[in-house]
Amino acid sequence: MKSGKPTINDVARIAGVSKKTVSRVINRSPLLHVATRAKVEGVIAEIGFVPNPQARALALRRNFLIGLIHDNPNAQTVLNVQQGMLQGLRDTEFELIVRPVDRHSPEMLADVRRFLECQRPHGVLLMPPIAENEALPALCREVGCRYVRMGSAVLDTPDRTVASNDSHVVVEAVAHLIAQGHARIAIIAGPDGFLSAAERRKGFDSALAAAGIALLPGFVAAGAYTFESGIAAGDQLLDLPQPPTAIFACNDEMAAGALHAARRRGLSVPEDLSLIGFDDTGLAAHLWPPLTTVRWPGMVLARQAARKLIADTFVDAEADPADERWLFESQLVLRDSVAPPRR
Amino acid sequence: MKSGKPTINDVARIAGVSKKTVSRVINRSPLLHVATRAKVEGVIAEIGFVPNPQARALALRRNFLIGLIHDNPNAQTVLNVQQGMLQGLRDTEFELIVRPVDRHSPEMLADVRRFLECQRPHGVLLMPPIAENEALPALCREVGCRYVRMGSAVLDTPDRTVASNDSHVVVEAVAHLIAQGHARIAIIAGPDGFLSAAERRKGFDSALAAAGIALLPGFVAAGAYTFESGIAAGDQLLDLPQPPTAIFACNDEMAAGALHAARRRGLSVPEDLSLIGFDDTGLAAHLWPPLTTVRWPGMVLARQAARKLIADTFVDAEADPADERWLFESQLVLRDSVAPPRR
DNA sequence: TTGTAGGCGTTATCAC
DNA sequence: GTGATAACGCCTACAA
Repeated sequence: MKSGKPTINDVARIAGVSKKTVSRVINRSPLLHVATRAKVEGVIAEIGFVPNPQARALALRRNFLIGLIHDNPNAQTVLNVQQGMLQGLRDTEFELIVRPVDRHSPEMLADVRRFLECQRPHGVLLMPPIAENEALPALCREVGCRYVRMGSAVLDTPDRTVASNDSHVVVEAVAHLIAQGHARIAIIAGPDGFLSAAERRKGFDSALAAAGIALLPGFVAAGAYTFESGIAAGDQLLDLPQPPTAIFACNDEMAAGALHAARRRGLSVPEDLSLIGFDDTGLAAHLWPPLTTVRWPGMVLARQAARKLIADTFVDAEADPADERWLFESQLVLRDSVAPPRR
Repeated sequence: MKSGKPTINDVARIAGVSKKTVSRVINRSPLLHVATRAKVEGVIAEIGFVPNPQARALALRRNFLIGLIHDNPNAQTVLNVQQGMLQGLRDTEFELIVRPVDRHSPEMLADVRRFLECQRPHGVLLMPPIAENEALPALCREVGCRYVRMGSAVLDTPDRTVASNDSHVVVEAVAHLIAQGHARIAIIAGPDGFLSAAERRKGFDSALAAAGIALLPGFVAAGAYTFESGIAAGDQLLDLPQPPTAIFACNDEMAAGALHAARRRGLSVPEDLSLIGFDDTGLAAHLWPPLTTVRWPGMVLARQAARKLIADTFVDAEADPADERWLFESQLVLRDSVAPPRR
């Protein structure tokens, strides 16, 4: 063997066949003598030949990179999504390549463009919140990169969408508060311009409306999906002359902030204040009291997104109906931060 | 322009020069007529030519992938490291490719081997805890992939190491407890076989020894770096007939668990129990009370590791002494979970 | 069923 | 300084 790693030529030479035959073995071409295949496979195993993915990519005029583009502030969420994508990519030849971006940077679009143009990934998953913006999908279409958007509601065509149904599950969450006897229910909203925020708000409003409960003045506090904004919102809500007996926070971080604010006032949760969050990243279970929240199915969404992104590469696979799914329900997780209001 | 993306041939044809000249422009060869360069650059900009990285990789017989291999259970830690690596890779042609592994899976080594052999990344960063195992580094050497190990102490040769000095900063943390008047100090240890756990334990023991304070029987509780194990360890410690007045937990998750355990007993922190954690991932600041902890410089370590992994690619750069560094200190972050013991 | 010739987009060699 | 020509490792088309 020459220096460096063995190539297809080495295999061909040693096996006494042509490169093409080796190529056929690698690519599982059906029209091959079993004997030939066995012989070549023997040589491959013997000399430890591994096809060079760069050369493959060049010859095939496509590569095997799946990108994850995100600007999600929550680490656990991002990691769950990464893991979901890796599940979807498992046992394929695709690799995951991660690209965090800064929504607020003026160079963000240029950065992503460079990434897409230089790497030409086979496809990318756009995570919320940046998936909700039209700029990135437009960019993907412009440079001819397939994509899937992940969101809290349908954002695009079904083949380019994986979504949870946030408004629906929030109705359920708020109904749970109402069932416990709460009527003074406030919301810590997500930031303007976030679809997830809008959807969760929509669910909140629907639930109140369905129960004939009024949204009291001052009972909507603006939040930014951060812990700190949750504290501020909690302060604002609890400083009301007639504060709420229950708060729905549009994510767990803000719920944790509100919990913080309540504690600083000597209020106990859930006795003095019931609290529900959203996401069920690790944080929720680790708070005291453990937070009742909504489990967002990020991992499942990501797995499905990865499948969609590579779906067209299984040429002979009849379209798997499982790959058509794009809507996945979140789930209310009951823990200890909700109780009937004190009278 | 033909269909598809413009190639170096298109540029050469339009600019009326040879491919090689275009290549020289791309690679900033110094021996080029300014006029030629300007002309070619004009054409490149005009038709939007972007070099194909696969073809480059093939011709150069190397690629531009830097891997992150990890089995770290903490999302924020992993994300910090990712971000640090991306900082180190910024404005280079390298891409980050992430590879979580399962330490307990029997196929783990085979998985990683396949990854290394198929993708042939230019280098990989091994994160703790898996970096502490010798199996992975050995595998890297076997397949000829350069690597850097990240750890809580020196694990390898300096060019293959970035490390924090955990035992050192833990001495400082425990000294802080002692300075507050604590003498009944317990530790929630990390799992056996983790270097970080051993180092932190070492620091703990040194600090007590230096102050002439005895480690009381039962004051070492085993932990597994998880929230749940922190609860169990906290329970065990607080159930002692003479419980500790202060606990050092070897990471924040376990400190959160201990906090949980304390709360369930109606103990308040820091009045009844002082608590120090380790890591300073988001969790610490979001607990109530905000947790005094040690900030582990994962992002800095990762940035440096990335620089080391690509250091040899700057052929003409005289070895940057900044790239030689491999030890970075952690830092004690004072918050509200420590107070003098109640008498 | 297998082999030959040629191309994918880039860089290295070595003349001019 | 610049340009033919030949790699790099693999695949497709077309023959045989």
